[in-house]
Amino acid sequence: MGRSPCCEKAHTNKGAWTKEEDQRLIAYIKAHGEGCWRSLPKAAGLLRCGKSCRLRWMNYLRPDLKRGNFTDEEDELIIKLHGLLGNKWSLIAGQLPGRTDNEIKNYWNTHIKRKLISRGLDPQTHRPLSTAAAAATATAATAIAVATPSLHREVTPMELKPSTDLSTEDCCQHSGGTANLDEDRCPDLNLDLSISLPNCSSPKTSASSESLTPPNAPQEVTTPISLIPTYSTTPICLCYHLGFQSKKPCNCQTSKNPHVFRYYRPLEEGQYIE
DNA sequence: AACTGTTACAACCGCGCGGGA
DNA sequence: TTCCCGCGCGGTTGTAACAGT
Repeated sequence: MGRSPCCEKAHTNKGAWTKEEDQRLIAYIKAHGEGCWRSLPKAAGLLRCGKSCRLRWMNYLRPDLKRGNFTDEEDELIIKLHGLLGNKWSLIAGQLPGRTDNEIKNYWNTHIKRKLISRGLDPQTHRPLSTAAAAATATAATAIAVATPSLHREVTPMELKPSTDLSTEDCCQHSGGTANLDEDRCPDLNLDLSISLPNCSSPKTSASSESLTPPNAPQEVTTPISLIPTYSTTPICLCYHLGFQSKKPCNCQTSKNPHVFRYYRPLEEGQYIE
């Protein structure tokens, strides 16, 4: 049942890597480059799973990795990006040269979480830790809002996935994903769920913006109404906004609908894409 | 010195996605 | 269109190192 194992576990080493294994891996990648992780262990003479090799290389052996403590600037950047993206560690890592997603994830769990709590902030929502009464009020307010989806609620810049598979898991960050957790994390998540098409006649955007949403793009009319967040301003790809495009190709467009992005951020009033 | 509890982080696991056959 | 494979991601676990008693 399920998928076949990624490697033959009986003949693979597990646990900590030895110096010799590291050397073999480094030497192989220097000679042949990255890629083909599945076949790499055999070719490199390693008794390791390909995934394990990839992880070791990505998180520990890569020459461009920055070791050592995180600076205060990095701390703040991580907090900021986490507020925008949630637990998208790879996206966050993309903004911190020399840092890996695993490293940031660990650092978040061991340091920053505590730091935020000590500041009186909820590390998941980045909002002030509320009293039980305030939480109850928020829950009640959310319940009302959910019951009346056309009410206008303020959009937080947290990740939104306005595609048809906007599951609770995806919306509120893989924390076990139930609607209730959703609400816990985004108590006043402000989605305008009314039936409307994205505002295509909003303030002129530059060519780059237009290339993201071609003027003759087919209108999205088949997506279930309740799952389409709409914006008072033109939505742009959040990756683009954060500058990820300059580093690597943005792949946050969903394949099923090239005009739908995994992460959205509305343009602020008077803001245009350069 | 010995034991126990805590912290930090490397590594593993399972799942989803995209591309190719 | 469907299936399979490889890759990458996020969550979790294991354990070494450290601190406190």
